Amino acid sequence: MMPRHRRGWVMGGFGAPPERRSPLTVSLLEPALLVLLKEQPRHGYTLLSDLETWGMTFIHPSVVYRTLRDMESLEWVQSDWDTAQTQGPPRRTYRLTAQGEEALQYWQRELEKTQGLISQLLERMTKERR
Amino acid sequence: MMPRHRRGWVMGGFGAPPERRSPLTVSLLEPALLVLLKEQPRHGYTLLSDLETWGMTFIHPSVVYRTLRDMESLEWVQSDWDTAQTQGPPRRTYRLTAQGEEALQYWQRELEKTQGLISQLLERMTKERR
DNA sequence: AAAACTATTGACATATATAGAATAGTGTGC
DNA sequence: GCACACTATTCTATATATGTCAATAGTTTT
Repeated sequence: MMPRHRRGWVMGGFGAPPERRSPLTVSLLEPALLVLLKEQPRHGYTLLSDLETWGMTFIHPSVVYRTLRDMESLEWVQSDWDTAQTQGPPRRTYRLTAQGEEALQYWQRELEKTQGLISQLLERMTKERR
Repeated sequence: MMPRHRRGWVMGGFGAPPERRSPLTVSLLEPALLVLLKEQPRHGYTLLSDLETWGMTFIHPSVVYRTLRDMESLEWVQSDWDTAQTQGPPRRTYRLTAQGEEALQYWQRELEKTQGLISQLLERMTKERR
C-alpha cells in the first residue's frame, strides 16, 4: 500500500482518486477549532460536524479530540463535563481562554502569511502553463 | 523546554518571539520545489536559497535534501551528478519528470482548495473582532 | 594548513497522523 | 429485556513526517 499523505497521494489513485486529505487541511485544524470555540463553547462531537461544514471532512475523530486535549494542556481552551442530560454519555464542553485568544491572533497572522505564499506559488505555477 | 512546532509555539516567546516556522510553511515545501524545478533544473543547494527568496526561510537543509530524495524515489524528479567543475564538492542537478508535472497539477488544485479554506477562516476570525 | 564556504548524506529523536478497538450512556423497535 | 443503532470520548499500536546534528568532502581564502 502506498503512503497516504504528503508525498505519494498524487500518483496513487489513477482513475479513482478517492477522498484524500492533504496535510495542509490537517494543519489548519487547530485554528479552525479555535475560531469555532471563539464564537461559542462547543462539545468535541459538535466540533466534529462543524468541521465538515468547513469542508474539513475526513479528519479522524481521534485527531480532533487529541488536538483539543493538547490545547487544553496549553491552556488555550478549558473544558468541563456537561451536566445537562443529553442523548448519550457525558460530554465535554470546551471554551476558549484568554490565552487561547492570543493564540488565535497569532494564528491569524500565520494564516495571512501563508495565504500570501500560496498566492505566489499559484501565480508562478500558472505563469508558463497558459 | 516547550514544544517547538504546531501547538506550543505561540505562547513560547513572550517578548522575543524568534524565528519560528509554522507547520504550514513546511507543508508547502514540496509544491515550492516542484514549481522551481518546473521552471528549470537546479541543484539542491540552489533550491535552498531560492526558497529564501520565497520567504520560505528557516527550513533546515536536511529537510530539503530529504524531500528531494523522496520525490526522486517517487519519480517526480530525476537527478544526475553535475559534471561541470564548480566551487565545491560534486552536486546533483534535479529536474522535473512527466509524473512530476502531474504531481504539480494535483498540488495546484490542492493549493486552490486550501486558499479557499484559509480565506473562510480569516473572514470568520475577523468578523466579530472589528 | 587552518579556516570558511560549498554541497550532500545519514542517523537518531521527537511529533503527529491513522486506524481501530474499548468504554459507555441513550433511544428505538421488537 | 435485549439486540441494534446512535451519541460521545478515550486509548493503544503503528505508520509517517519532521527536526536536529554530526559526518563527509571538495574548493577557496587567509
